[in-house]
Amino acid sequence: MVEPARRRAPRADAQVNRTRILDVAEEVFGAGGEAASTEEVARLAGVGIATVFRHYPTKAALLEAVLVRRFTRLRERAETQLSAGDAGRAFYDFFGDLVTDAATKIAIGDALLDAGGAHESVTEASQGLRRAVGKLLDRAQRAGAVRDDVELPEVYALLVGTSRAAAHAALDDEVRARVLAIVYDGLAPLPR
Amino acid sequence: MVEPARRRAPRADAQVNRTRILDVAEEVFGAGGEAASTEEVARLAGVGIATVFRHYPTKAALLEAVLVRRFTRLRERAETQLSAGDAGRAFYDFFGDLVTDAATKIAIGDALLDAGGAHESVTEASQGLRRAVGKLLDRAQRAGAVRDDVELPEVYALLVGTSRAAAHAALDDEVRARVLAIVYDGLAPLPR
Amino acid sequence: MVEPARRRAPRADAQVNRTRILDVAEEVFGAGGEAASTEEVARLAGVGIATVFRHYPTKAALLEAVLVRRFTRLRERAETQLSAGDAGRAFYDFFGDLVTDAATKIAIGDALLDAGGAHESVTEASQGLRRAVGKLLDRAQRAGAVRDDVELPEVYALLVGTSRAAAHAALDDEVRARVLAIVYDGLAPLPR
Amino acid sequence: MVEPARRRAPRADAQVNRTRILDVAEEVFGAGGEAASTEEVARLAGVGIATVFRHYPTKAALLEAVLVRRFTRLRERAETQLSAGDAGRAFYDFFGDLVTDAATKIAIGDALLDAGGAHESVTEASQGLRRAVGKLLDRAQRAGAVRDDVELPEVYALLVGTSRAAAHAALDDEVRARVLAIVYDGLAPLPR
DNA sequence: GATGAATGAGTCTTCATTCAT
DNA sequence: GATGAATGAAGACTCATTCAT
Repeated sequence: MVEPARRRAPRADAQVNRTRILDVAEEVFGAGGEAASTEEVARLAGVGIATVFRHYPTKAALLEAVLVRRFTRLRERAETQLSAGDAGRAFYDFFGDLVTDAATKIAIGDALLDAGGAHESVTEASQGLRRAVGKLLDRAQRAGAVRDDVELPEVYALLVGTSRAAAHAALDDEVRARVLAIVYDGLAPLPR
Repeated sequence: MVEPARRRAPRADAQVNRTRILDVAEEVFGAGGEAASTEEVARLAGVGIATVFRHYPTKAALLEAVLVRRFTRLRERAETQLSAGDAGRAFYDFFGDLVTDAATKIAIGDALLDAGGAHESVTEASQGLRRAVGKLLDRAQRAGAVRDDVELPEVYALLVGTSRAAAHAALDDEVRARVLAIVYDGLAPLPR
Repeated sequence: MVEPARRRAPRADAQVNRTRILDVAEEVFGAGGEAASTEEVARLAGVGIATVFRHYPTKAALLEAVLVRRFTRLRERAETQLSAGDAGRAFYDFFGDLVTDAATKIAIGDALLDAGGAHESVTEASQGLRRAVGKLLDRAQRAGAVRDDVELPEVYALLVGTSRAAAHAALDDEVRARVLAIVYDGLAPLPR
Repeated sequence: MVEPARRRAPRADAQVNRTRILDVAEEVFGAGGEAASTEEVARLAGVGIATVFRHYPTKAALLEAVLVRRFTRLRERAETQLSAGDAGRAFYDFFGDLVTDAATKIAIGDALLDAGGAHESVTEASQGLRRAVGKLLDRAQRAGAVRDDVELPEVYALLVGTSRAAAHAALDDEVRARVLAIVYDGLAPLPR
């Protein structure tokens, strides 16, 4: 939860504002979808509306920044898993974590994984994530943890879809685990 | 694609307009989400904005009508499958059809399967669909086509999620088939 | 209270509709002011909206008709009093009745007595009433029931104003009587 | 008459705009009743429509502010008279001033004195005025300038009604004076 | 004559964006 | 650099009025 700033340093460091605005925007747009107003972001960030526009010249730019940062963080997380010992576990853990995470960032998790018709920078960041997932998958397949005949497109689509399912209101932890179990079973090599 | 009506009978049959508006609304909201404007619906339906409001007194009412109709049609489709000879095939066919269908009704397919915080009538229609899917699942399990240890919540969530994945921009027919194959594998009884 | 007509005679007599519409309009505009919608009038009259417009081609025409009829009825009432035995009583009774009556026709009683900037027919009807009140006043003065030095303009203004006061929400019967008593005292000949 | 502002200081002092909007609103709603459009207010105030809504978030809020200010000013005027030397004169002067004033604020003077079904703040302000008038009356009665047997309700109703009468289109200064004379006579102690 | 569906103009309200301080 | 007041462009919704049946 981001709570309203009382007094921000008058000149201290604009970067602080930049980051704070991005944090708040992620939360606000995550909860209310991109329909949420920019003024709401400004208010919760404890800055004037004009300050938001100084840092991000349009609402689209702000949304873009939110998405890029989110994709980038996910990519970094995926890349971290690339050096894990157990390649299979690394893949499934990442998959599960992402899905679990999406449940709390409903709207963002949505747009986030779509990246449809987005600005170049977003597409780029999105593809960065996709590539990283591709590497995780590849490694897991070589380790025999994922069947050889599945490819990235369907795996990525499942990641997207399952995340979306997890965001579904009535989906509690247990059901999410069962959904993942089914998907994992489908991805597992045949001789179970 | 719904194209603007040239001349609609002014008095002939208001039901024609009602239906036409609903058709257009399904398409418009399907593409642009509920953020799409009512005026757009009116324009594409070839009627004045006030005509839309005469039939559906608020935008919410229009959305509601769209959703209820969609849920109802899906439920009817599910119920039709209930009398199919092969219980397993009935279940998987319905699942696959729904997912395929969702691909063309992006945003609607989304909100559609969410039914979060919706009006009573929508919730009711949504639950009608859910119950019908439950029956399909039950029958498929009794026929040994779906493992016994899965339950409706996770299956329904998968249906939602996979539909969402199918709506994903870059998901062509082949990939969708592969996604479904993975999910079906996960749902299949263990001794494959 | 005018209650919705169930089935009006399909062709019986248009005059019936005309009158019914006028009755309903008086009530509707009396309660909600001229802001009330014409459709509301049609609905309560149990006729289609187009029927209202057939009889009264514009909303203004309908309002006009309501006002003219109301002015006319009041004038008739005043003229009836002109042949009463007690000239003083005739004047004060009419004054009091009008004020009491206004209490139940708030908005109309308002516009009604204003007749500002109205259409010719309304102005004419309004002046008809005014003339009749003038005669009542004259007769009462000759009978020594009203001081000689007051003239129609101020008496008519008091009639308007007191009616307005009576329409005032919190004005119950007793207070209205006291208000009238004060005004009557002010109008009474000096040697009380 | 408020004439459109040419250039208002964009940031200088928002309070200037606030007040200007309120001034214009009083005039606009005073002339056209609450049916007048907010856009008209904005235009005459020389600001954009959105500026009006920034200061007063709904049309109702704007109307409310107008009414509260008007009631408050009248109350202040009444309270000023409370310290006047001649209690009788204080009462009758206030009464006459209010009535005279009402003539120029037709619709507002109307709604103003009604305060029917208004928001709390308006009701409160309205009652503040009523209480102040009550004190003026009390003082005048103790000074023997108003008969002892009249009470606030009827006096206030007369104030309302006479104001309304004064607002009547054709009521010139002389007639208004005569109307007041009659009312004053009605309020005067018996042994004239 | 009567009907009610259709309509365009207008009203309130919101929001991304700009600008003077 | 930061601020928040101002703004125009929409969008939802209403209503008097017209028109084909």
